[in-house]
Amino acid sequence: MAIQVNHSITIEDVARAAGVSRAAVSKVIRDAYGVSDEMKTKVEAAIDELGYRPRVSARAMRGATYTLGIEIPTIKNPFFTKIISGAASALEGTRYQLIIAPMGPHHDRGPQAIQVLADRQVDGILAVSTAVDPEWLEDLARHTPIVMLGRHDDSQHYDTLVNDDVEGARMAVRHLYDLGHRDIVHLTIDPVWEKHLPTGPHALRARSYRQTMAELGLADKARVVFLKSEEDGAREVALGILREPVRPTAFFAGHDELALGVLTAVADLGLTPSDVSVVGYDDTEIAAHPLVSLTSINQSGTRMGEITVRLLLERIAGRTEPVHEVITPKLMTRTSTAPPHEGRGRKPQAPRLLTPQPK
Amino acid sequence: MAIQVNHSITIEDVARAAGVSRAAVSKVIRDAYGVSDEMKTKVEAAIDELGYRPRVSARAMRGATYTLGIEIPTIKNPFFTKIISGAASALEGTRYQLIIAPMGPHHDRGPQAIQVLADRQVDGILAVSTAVDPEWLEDLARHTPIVMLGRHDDSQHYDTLVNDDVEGARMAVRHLYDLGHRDIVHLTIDPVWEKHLPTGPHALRARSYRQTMAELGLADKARVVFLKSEEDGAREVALGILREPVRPTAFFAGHDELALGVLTAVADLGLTPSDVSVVGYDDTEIAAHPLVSLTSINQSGTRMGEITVRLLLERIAGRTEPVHEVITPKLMTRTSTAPPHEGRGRKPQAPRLLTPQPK
DNA sequence: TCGCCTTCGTAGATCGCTCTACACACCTTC
DNA sequence: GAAGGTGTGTAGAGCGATCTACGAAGGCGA
Repeated sequence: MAIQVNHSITIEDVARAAGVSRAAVSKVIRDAYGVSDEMKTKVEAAIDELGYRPRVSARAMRGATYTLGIEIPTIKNPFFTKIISGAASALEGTRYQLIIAPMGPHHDRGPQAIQVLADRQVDGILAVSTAVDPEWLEDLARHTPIVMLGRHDDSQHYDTLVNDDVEGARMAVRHLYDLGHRDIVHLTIDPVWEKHLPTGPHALRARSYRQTMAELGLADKARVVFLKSEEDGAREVALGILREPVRPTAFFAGHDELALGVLTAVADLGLTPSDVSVVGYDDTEIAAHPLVSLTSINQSGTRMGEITVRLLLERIAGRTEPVHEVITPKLMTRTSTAPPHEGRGRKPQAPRLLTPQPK
Repeated sequence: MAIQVNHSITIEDVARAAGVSRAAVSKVIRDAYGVSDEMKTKVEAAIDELGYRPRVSARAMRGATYTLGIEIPTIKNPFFTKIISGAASALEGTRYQLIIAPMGPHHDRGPQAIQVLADRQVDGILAVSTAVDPEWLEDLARHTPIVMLGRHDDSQHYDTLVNDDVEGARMAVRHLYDLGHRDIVHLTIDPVWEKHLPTGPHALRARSYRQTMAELGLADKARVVFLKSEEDGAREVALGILREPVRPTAFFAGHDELALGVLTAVADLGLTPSDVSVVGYDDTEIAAHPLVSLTSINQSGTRMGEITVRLLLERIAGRTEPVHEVITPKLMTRTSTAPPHEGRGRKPQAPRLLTPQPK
């Protein structure tokens, strides 16, 4: 047990203390071939006594960093932190460590966060960003194992893991339809976030929403509303829509954070789920809270994190053929959705001005 | 504009392409003294053309990593992610990057996460962990700039930044008292989390709670309930307490996540804020949501992140005397607190068995 | 006893960068 | 014109690990 923890202790010091060569110490800490039990004991004792820790940077010069990097679009969305938790627990017991590169306030800055990880020569990258140039990514993937989450393109060089966004969106719309809703608005993020990538999760959900509406004979009622930016709240946008003369009876939100904003607007106006039902996506922790009780589509971030780590470790172990996994989402029915009133879409008592609505 | 992004491009390649020495290139990228405009242009062109990125690991061998590391007890608590956001935006425009070391599932594993950062030779560490051996910390701080958040001990080697937990807890209790509550329970985390450190934030809040209760002449009513572990839900514990023959009329929870658990229990039993009021701590995003509307103590995680980064950059720039900053918390009154009913603490209609309660 | 194989340990090059020390050219200034 | 700046660039050591190549010692069969 580290009696002294001085951070300028090097492998050299350990070697001297144990009376062996640097190479011998290196062998012991790497668990490499050609070490007698006697030497192993001796060296390990010296390591403990000196409180020696190998420098990751020095290791990186020749060998591995034993580090996996994870990149997420924003740390504020609890769904992403679930992925991190899943990944972290999957690494438990391995010699690998996780580091997270947060995107700064300017999420649009392209590959910045992944670059940070690449610069640190992590042994593998787990990324959720869809806003990354595919070519750049392919190139990076040639040198570093990468698993992209939520990217529905089948790369040759990196693995992907997605939930079935098409199916998830269908579930959401059908659920509302089955309850009796017909005027269902889809609220989603600014496409800039996904760099207008047609295979991004939100783009797919929006497309599936439209298609499902059409299948249900509601093509003319389909309406997709985009947020202009993350900060521009879902609440305000929803308020605008809810104040229109004929308001929709249901919202399908692109993710739970948006759904929470809609719920706020609904609460602001004193409306109930029978007036306006709301479905989210991701099934984050807070959705299950009785005070919120948001119907949502679960895509198990935790499991995604675990699977991703497994894929990365396989790659590091030598796999070269790409793997593309899909997991099936699940509808979690809660009290934010309910059958609509008979007189749905009723006009407000007094005529009022149209509030400006985002396009 | 990186035409080609091959990740085995080194400074040597750039030097060759630009027709200068490695040292010259190094000077340009470090913005060091002794570079003519002409050479700077030439080298920068070569860097762009080759898509060169300096390896952080190689840099770390001699110079700096331009990386700050942040360690948090758990990524699931949104208060901590606020700190991260604050820190990230404070680093905007500097050459420093942030990496996060998440604690694995076993949070009790002592200094593990900070160690991960130290192993990577970050230039500065921002840590929230109270569960770290002070000696070990002092020793690490001798070599690396460190700012500890929420640690009320005045170290010689590292800086600290805390909110005034004593004042915050007092505000919470007084607020409930002013509304008319007398039976106020304090629900807090397992002290193991803070390694029973008497200067940890939760220990201080608990002590301040007791003291404030005493000041208000309620010493005999003071009751502190500890959670056994994080997973062992606040909801169950609160349910147990609320089912006692004479139930308290108010809870002061150690942090918002606990408060949410209590609110769940309150909702489970169909009680209102007039039956049981709840105050949290941290004022996380969700507390402000109208459906939750949790009265809480705000300690501005964002600002804490910003201040911490400033302190670290000062240290890196050469400051050696320790700084210990305190920020003042603020009460955010919402609808989870209300004056109690007249017949407060009334017995349930039928006598029932005491449910087991955690100690 | 010799030669060969196996096991254990070491020497030393190497990774990509930083940074000190120094060389060189050109300008002043006396 | 010599001495002393000043401004620009290069050479080369060094950071702390890893890892290949090789040497030494011991075991074993012929």
